[in-house]
Amino acid sequence: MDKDRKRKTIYDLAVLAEASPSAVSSVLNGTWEKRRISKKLATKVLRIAEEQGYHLNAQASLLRRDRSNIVGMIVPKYDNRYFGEIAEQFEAKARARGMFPVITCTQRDPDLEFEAAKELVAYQVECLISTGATDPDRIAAFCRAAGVQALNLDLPGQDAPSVISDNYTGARDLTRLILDRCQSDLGWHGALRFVGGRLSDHNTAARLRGFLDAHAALGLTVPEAFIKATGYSASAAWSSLQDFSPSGPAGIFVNSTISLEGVVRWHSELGSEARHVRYGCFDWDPFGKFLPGNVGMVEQDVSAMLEELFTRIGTPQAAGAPTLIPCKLRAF
Amino acid sequence: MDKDRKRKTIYDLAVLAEASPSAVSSVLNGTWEKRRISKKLATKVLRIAEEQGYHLNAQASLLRRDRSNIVGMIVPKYDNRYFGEIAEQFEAKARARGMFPVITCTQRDPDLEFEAAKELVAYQVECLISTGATDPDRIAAFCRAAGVQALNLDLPGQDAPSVISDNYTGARDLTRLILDRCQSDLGWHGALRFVGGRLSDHNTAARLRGFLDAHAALGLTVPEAFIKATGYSASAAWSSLQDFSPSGPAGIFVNSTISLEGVVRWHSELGSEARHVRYGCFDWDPFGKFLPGNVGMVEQDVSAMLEELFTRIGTPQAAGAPTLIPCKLRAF
DNA sequence: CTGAATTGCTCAATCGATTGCGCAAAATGT
DNA sequence: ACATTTTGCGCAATCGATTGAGCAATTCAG
Repeated sequence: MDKDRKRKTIYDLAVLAEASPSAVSSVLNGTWEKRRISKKLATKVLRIAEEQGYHLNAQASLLRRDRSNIVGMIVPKYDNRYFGEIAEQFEAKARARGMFPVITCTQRDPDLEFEAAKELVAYQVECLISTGATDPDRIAAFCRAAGVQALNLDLPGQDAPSVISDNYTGARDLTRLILDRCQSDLGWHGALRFVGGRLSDHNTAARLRGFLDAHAALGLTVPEAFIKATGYSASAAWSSLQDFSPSGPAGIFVNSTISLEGVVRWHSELGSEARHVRYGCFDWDPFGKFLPGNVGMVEQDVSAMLEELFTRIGTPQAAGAPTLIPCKLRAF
Repeated sequence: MDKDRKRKTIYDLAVLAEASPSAVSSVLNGTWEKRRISKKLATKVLRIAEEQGYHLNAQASLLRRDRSNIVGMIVPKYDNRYFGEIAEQFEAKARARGMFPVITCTQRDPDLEFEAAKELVAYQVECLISTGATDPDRIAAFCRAAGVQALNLDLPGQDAPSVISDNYTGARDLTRLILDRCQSDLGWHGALRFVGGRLSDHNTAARLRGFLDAHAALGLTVPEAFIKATGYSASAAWSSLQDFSPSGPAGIFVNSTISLEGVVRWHSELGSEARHVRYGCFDWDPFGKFLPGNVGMVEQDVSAMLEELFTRIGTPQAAGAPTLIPCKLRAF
């Protein structure tokens, strides 16, 4: 039918049902009993709506309503299990609470992050969650001005409540595990190298502290040259190891699964020397367990982080210190 | 300020700027030159908007405009690189074309898929892309009724144009690679096993055809018991191999990275027998290259698929045969 | 059989931005 | 000085759904 070219509205249905637009509206949004519409008319309207392929215009509906129920999230990447799980679970938990989740991926680009935040605010999100954002405070400030609740996940900020992993403890435990395995597998006791991330990044800094403290507790000192926080790409991790050709036992703390890709490549290119190398990685991946030399991974507790996050949504609070969620150490 | 509790509107700005709402609107949406608003007033309005933390109400704007520029996509999961890349690139390419992308993840749940499709249509998407949907035709039918363009990605449907990988050729080439490597590495020539996926699924069926044809071309027949398309989970793949303890050379075609997780686990539990096993996987993962026994992976050309998809957006066409995008074989 | 309560529905304002139309004032031409 | 054009802006309708208020018809109480 040619008239199908225009989307149907409640006014179209009202004509067909020989009723008023308000009656149609209340039938369609479920308030018809409260508004004392007869079951007969309700049934008729629903039938006609079905026949006509009617669907709500959310823009019109949201414009009139006082609440949008939309919760927005920005995530940097979908290229690892951690952010993938955050996105999946955020959507699921939001739906379970009757909210409408909208996620957008910002490629670790600060400007895109900010643009995306503005777009989400324009879409009337009631709460905006910045996940792993490079500049969460810029977004929080913008949200404050727009009267939108802001929250930070994974990376903390000063201007909004933050839920993050207990990076320090996770890193300390992982470091200890790698050191132990170097001892038991290789009969070697020495300082590990730290590969990946950026020291300006809160999480990397916290993990480095845990890394160093675990060494100190065992009487080990880490030479400064062992700290190679050269960024978040696989190739950067690989490059940073090009000057390192272990002639004896060695161990590495890898700061993310992306960096792990580079470390594993380096490791595979070592040839027979690879058997003297042990490493572990902060962040989990299902294939990690099967990579030669990998002794364990830290899995961040995404579910717990999001549960904690959702307790904050809808109840604005001051920023305060970040809430720390314990990680799970997976030893292989 | 207390009045900040309500979001600012163009009417608020109009009062502050001593101008009309229409002038304010045209300044803010960039049509002020066309409407012959003086630069002086434009500057003033922009300054006040900035000061007041004004942001557009997209609902109101979209209600009035004739086009939304929103493109919607549903994806089943974010737990592998393939869908992750699809999501990332879809967002990037949509933005580059001035569209607003909205992606939602439906957990391979047919009902959730349909609910999500309805929600996206309510948000006035101009085009809805069903990625890897279990029932794309149901969604396409709904879109048709609502007057929204529908497209399928990754898995084809009858009721909307589809862009998918050339699964047949990719699988045939991968099968050939595994067979070759079994010959060269193990000096063995024999039928492979096929693990993962579901035969009712178009892609699995196409891949199985390629798998069988590659065997036939080399004069090999595959016993029916070698076909273990038992679903999409790692544990199902693992379980399906529990009755298989190779006492000699063996090879496996793995139908997805998720299934690969199960196969690799099985492989790692084989002990010393594992050295006689070779496998390859349809779909790519950065760690795949380093998994013992893995001889190669098929990388689907996400970028090409999406480019093809975007040529379709905005120019509705009949369904027709799926467009096939060649895959890239990565031999290790 | 009359007044009160209930039922079933409609009217009209409203949400915030957009846009065709039109009107004064200023600038320009002659 | 007068006619014409240009500049600068405001008015009011509109998009589609929601909702408080209210009206007529029906049912009920006594």
